[in-house]
Amino acid sequence: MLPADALLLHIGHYIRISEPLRAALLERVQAASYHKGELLHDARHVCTRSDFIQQGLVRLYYLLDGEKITEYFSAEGEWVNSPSSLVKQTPDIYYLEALEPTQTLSLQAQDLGYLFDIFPEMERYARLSMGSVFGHLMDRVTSLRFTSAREKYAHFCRTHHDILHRLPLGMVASYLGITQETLSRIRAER
Amino acid sequence: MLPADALLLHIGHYIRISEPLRAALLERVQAASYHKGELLHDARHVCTRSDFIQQGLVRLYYLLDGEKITEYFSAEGEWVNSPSSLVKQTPDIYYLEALEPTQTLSLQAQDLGYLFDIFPEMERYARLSMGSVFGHLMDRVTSLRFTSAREKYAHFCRTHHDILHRLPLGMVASYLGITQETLSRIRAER
DNA sequence: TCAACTCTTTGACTTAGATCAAATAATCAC
DNA sequence: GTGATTATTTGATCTAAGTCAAAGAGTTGA
Repeated sequence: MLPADALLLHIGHYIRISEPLRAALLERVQAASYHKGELLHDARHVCTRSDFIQQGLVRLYYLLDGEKITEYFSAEGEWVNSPSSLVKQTPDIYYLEALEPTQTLSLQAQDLGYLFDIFPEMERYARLSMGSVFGHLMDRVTSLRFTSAREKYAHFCRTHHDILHRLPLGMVASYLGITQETLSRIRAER
Repeated sequence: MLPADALLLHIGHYIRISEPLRAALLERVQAASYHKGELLHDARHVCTRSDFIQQGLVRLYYLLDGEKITEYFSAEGEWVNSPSSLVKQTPDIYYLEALEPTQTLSLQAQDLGYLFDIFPEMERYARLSMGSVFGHLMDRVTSLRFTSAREKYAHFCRTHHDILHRLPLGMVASYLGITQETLSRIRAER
């Protein structure tokens, strides 16, 4: 059996996992691992699966004038995928990159579809867990407007305390929408 | 019967509406109307329903140092509610204000819960329609970072072409995270 | 219809943070 | 380990947009 405890815990946080659902999940989930710098997903392809991070760190980024702009970070116990590409099954602009050696459990889009069809509670899980990410995204919009670079960084430290020391400064800067130089100066203030 | 065509169309865009679901929806939906400036939801209370806008224009805002900061606008054919308050059933910081005389069809939280329990396809509808809003929110985050005030306004014009002329400039400015004066100068350029 | 708001524009000045450039420091591949 | 990348810091400007202030326009209600 796969060591899928963290995944079951995540799902179990939102819904009760029946035995058939548990079995169906464990049967379909696939383990994979990526070395540092490897892409879990490439903008030139359709996103065909969702990856649950068992161990490691991943970022979503896109290219703007050749620059890699970080859209978000995900670590242990979180799902990563390229949302619009996965839902619409068309390519979009995002890349998923492992920032550390990363182990994942993944579900293919077709398996996800099967689980949604057979287990309505999986629909609920998806709705509720997406709602939670949605809330964070709203907070982020709030923090991007009307706040100084200093406040943006302070907010990031509060919300990403656990992974802060694992991230290169330049990626944090692009996530916050400020330059590397400015972030370096802000950090030096302490 | 209530003139719920737009609502059924919205739902029907994501799922097939069975006759029992259709009946259950029409039975539970309640019409309401609000005059300009009236609050559909007040931060001091728990958000107990979701409102589908039949006609009119609504904004979500919160207070920051006494200033009303606009978080988003919604018009005909869209749902409005205070997401985190509705889901968690605890108060949060947001107000919903009618910017025009507004007619809505609303569903109480308990009725929503009932529909989710009895009709799994409603879970799917909620998941998929939230996914679509989620995508727009991601685009907005992108547009808030690394773009000049000019570009933010241009992006807003593209994405909110239909309601642009119905919105006071100050509210658009706070939505974009720029000052009223700056937005006024940008508009004057044309 | 007129007074009292509220909303929008315009002007002068200030500043946070961007840009450009170069020097360190850290990491990686061989 | 050592040279080559890559990441971070520091410094000197520059500029977009904020702040403060006041004048015009538009609305609204008695």
